[in-house]
Amino acid sequence: MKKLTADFYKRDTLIVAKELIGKYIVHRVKEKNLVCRITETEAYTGVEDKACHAYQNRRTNRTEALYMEGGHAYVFLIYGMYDCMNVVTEEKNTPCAVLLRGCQPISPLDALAQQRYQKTYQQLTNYQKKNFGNGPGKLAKALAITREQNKASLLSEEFFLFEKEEDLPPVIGTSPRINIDYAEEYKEKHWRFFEVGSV
DNA sequence: CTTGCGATTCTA
DNA sequence: AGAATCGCAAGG
Repeated sequence: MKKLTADFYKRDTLIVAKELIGKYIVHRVKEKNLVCRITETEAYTGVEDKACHAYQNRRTNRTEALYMEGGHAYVFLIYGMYDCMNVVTEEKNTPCAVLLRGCQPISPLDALAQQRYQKTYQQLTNYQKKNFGNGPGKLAKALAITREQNKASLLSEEFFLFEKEEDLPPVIGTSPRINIDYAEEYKEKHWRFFEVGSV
């Protein structure tokens, strides 16, 4: 296994979003490693992207994390209830990120999330679930990621991504991004990436 | 200070 | 189809 380094994140957001499919994310909580394999992402490409929180260089308390250099976490609250986990990309002051929308559980997930849902590992995330609320909220919940992790480094020992070099390359599909009806011409762009068969 | 609503999930 | 639920960001 090889940990992803700053060089991986500090590249074009669309490339990072695509290459994150099939990578693994680890969050170490209370001596336990929560691990998932990423199966679905969306790219938010910065000041030009009408769907991006930093569109038109909107720099506020919330979007500050997007302006950090690639390799940090951007976690925000959506609909007053759910946390969304993003990987910040590109250089400092280039406010781009990749939203992690779906994953495949690999190792035991957050005990609290299990209690809450009273379900199996598979059902804790949106992996291979259709016709149901699928999306980034579940992924963050399963990995115990909240706004406390906002601005955290993804190069640390407790919170990082890695790849298995022996893994076969995933088969990747694309589509428009989900729930961004307000984004006008940008809502058509195929900036959602997923492993074929995972959604 | 007010207000409309969102990169969603879950129940019915 | 509708509710839950609250911080953000824009506007007055």
